[in-house]
Amino acid sequence: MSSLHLYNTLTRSVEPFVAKVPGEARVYVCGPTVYDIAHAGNARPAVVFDVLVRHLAAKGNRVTYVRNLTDVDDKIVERARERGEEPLALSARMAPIYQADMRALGCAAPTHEPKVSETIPEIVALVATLVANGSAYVAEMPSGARDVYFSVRSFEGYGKLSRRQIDELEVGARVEANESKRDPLDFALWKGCSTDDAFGWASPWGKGRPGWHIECSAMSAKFLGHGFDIHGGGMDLIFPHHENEIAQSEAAHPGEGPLARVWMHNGFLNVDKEKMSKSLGNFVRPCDIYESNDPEALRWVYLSVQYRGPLSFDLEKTDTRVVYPGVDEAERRVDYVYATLDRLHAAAASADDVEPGAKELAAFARVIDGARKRVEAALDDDLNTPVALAVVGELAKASNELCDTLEKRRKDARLLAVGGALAVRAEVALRSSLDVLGLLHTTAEAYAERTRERRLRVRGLDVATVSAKIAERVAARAAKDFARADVLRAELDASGVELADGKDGTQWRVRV
RNA sequence: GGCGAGGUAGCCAAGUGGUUAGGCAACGGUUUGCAAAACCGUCAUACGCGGGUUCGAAUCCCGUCCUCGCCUCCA
Repeated sequence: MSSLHLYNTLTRSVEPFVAKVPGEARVYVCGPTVYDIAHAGNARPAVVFDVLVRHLAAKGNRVTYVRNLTDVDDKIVERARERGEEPLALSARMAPIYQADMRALGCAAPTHEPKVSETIPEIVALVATLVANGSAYVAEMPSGARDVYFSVRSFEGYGKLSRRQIDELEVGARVEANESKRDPLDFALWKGCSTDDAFGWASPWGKGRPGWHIECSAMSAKFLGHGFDIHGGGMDLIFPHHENEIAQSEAAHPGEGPLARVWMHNGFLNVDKEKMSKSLGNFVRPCDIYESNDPEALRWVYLSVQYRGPLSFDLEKTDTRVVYPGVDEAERRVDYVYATLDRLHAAAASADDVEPGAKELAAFARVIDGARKRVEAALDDDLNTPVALAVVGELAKASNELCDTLEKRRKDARLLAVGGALAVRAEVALRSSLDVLGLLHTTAEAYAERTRERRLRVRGLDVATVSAKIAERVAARAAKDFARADVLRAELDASGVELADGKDGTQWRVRV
């Protein structure tokens, strides 16, 4: 068994993963701020770290996976005010949408999914600890409200994650004017409310709410303790969010070592080489993509690139709708793998207890029996999912070739028995490889049904019309009227329906 | 300005010193009444540019051009 190596932002190098407690892995990932529906960029870390967690578990680790939901935040307050809604009502509405979008993408629910609003006592206690040991101070605002700030210069290791020098930060800092801060670099742990009816919670410093970074320090400590194994999130969180998390948590636990041993950061989605973002307006949401494509195809797209690099996400606007060529391509691959799984399952039926010895199948056996280990090795190499997908592709190809061979030589009972046994192994290897990637979670039938339904809708077709034309063509073929049959085929093809004439009649499917 | 990522065949994308990445598109073939699917083959001795180290470099070193990100809310 190979061993897992991960790129650690803290050391800027790939290093062997060594869990604090052998056999256990504690992972914390920064979840979304639920002020709006997630866009496709927000979903990347969910997929990336879902694969990490699956891989850790497949390697025999007991994994505790925490991904928070930030439901208290300036953006939420602002958006809620715009809509005349209570902040917590807004976030309570958005959180389930996020969860459903991620579930559709094949992301398993985290072990714990804490909310800021349910962690207030822990946050207040953490802030109080930092005030008590001199890492933070209370500042009176002109309005009479009291804020609490973290004193950045009091923390010796500040900048170690993002490799920033405090003094250089200060020069280039675009810092909001705030006279109550002792140093422009200091950041808020607690924001006091200026009026009593404002949104907030009671605290030793009056009514208020947590600053942006403190929540994650409190929530990770609550469920994982100080000094857990892996902390993940998007690259834009390195500074200031994760830098500040480190400062707060390590200042609150002096002498207890680093907050997390490994820091992992995923790259962004790019549209036309620019970062996908709300402010640029160049974003699409998973729920938009699900109109055109299967969620599993979108997941395939995320996995087709190594997680640290940028992922270029293409979209093209047609007259009537937006299409996603990359997702379309991925969906054809998903189709292919589901179809392969189906064929293998059929071929496996002829498996029999025979001693192996079919020389002509030896090459297939090599590919099939080596595949799962190659997937593991790829994931061990800092989650090299593109290579893992390549292995899946090679396994599927060998599987199809095996099935072709068995169909061609269906009279050879011994070969069928040996080949069937091989098909059983191929099916297991393929399933297991896809499982660790979180792909192909449903049955081929269910997938075919839901994609057919969606593709018909997208193309404005209905089953009755298609079926009628197919029936007409079947009759024409039976009457050897191939000219008429070909006209009907061409018509269907033009509308996006592909036909496959087989021994068991004519099958059809709608193109992506 | 500081820190960081990247430029690999028509397109997407692995690979960090020597032996096939993989996929898509295109074209040719096996199969088929014709097709589709599947499979085989071609495109593919490609690695931004210029030097250097080496028996050997996409991979290491120096220089250089370009793209993008973070430094302000951001996955």
